[in-house]
Amino acid sequence: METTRGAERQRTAAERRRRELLEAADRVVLRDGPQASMNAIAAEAGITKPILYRHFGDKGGLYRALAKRHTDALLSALRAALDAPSERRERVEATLDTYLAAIEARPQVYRFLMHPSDDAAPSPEQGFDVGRHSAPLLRRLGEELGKVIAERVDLGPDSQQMARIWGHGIVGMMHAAGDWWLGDRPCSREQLVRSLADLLWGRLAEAGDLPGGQGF
Amino acid sequence: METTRGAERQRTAAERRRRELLEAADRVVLRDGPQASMNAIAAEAGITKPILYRHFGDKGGLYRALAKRHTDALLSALRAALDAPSERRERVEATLDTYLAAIEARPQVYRFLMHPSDDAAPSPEQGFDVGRHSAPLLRRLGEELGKVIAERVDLGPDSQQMARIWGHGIVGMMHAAGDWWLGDRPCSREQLVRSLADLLWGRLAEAGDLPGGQGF
DNA sequence: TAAACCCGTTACTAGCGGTAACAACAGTCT
DNA sequence: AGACTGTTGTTACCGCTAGTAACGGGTTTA
Repeated sequence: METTRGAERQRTAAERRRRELLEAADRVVLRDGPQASMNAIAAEAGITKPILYRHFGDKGGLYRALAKRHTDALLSALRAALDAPSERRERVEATLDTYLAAIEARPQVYRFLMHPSDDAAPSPEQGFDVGRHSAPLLRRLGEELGKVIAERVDLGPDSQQMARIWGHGIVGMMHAAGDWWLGDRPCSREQLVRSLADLLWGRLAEAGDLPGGQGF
Repeated sequence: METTRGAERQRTAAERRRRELLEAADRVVLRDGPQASMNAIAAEAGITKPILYRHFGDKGGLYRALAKRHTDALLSALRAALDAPSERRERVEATLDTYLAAIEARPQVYRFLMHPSDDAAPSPEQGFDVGRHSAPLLRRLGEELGKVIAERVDLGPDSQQMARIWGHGIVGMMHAAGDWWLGDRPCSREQLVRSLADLLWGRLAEAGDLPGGQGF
């Protein structure tokens, strides 16, 4: 009659094992970047490859599991900033700053999340499968932000559609600017945040033309 | 004394060869996606691997050469839209539409440009080298747009810095929204263009809160 | 005690990017 | 003419990767 108790113990043991493996993978990715090999991860965990494959199926599975952890963590931090009880502009700036601080603190993790080095499927589907390849993190963030906007901002008719578009657009803006900024560090984080918020606040439309060109 | 004439003939022959190789590579990438192998490209061109390596150094070199062609083409199309003699808003919409039409017409090419499958260097530099990895196309577009904005829009002090930030931010917005749209096709291109332009025109700041939440 | 079930190993495959070594043909110099 | 040089192409290999088959030993179940 030990069957249920034994099974449960084994299940929790497997889960703990899985966490250990993920932590080892985390260390290796942090050290070697996204192109960390399965051999290296297995070695770091003190075991050999086939065990990794039994737990995660293939490299894509491991990477997906790893990405989910970080994505969830970042997402919850962003949600907190997004839900703060303050003015809209202040909240937008706080969210931008949270994101930028996160990628600034752990650039290797960020890089891994954005470029999962071509995930899983060798996909025999040879059709136009563009869309799945881009970093899942950006998609999730975009969808999430779209929902928040749709819930809280009055955009008139077609607001659902427009909110989603804006969600993905704003996330993309944040990501691209952050990626560029992280490379060159041409200014402080505060200035970057303020400039992006200014952009979202319509300063592009309000600004006047400079003399010399035909305007922009 | 035939040395100069002979050398020149050989040089032009090599250039023609290079173009042929690039066209073959183009066909393979269009068929197999960005993970096309050097073997496959060589086979398509009717030759074997070492020739490819003599011409392009390594896989990154070939991909860079390939990307440059498409990037230049897209960039000149965008510049044309950006330089049209019309209102600023109209020009922004035309630019967005040009980009979206391009990625819609040749999604495989677009996918290759955005995800060059980890370019060139096995980079022994193990430092935090985030920044070089992201698709060069986006960087180039961002810098280009930043220059255009700096030249033509009056942004007050610090306008250089802010223009660059905006350039990268707007390009990222365009890219992320386009990538998402290309996958799900949730609306027409016109609607997407209009929504993004609205976002840039400050509708987020102007819009009122919806009842129920604490606003956004 | 015997069956079932995991955890873990070694040893392998197929394919990748990249290279060394060599063959053959061109045009050039003496 | 004959030796020299450079380019074009080959075959055969290296070291690496992702992924798998097959087997051994330990623990739980019957």
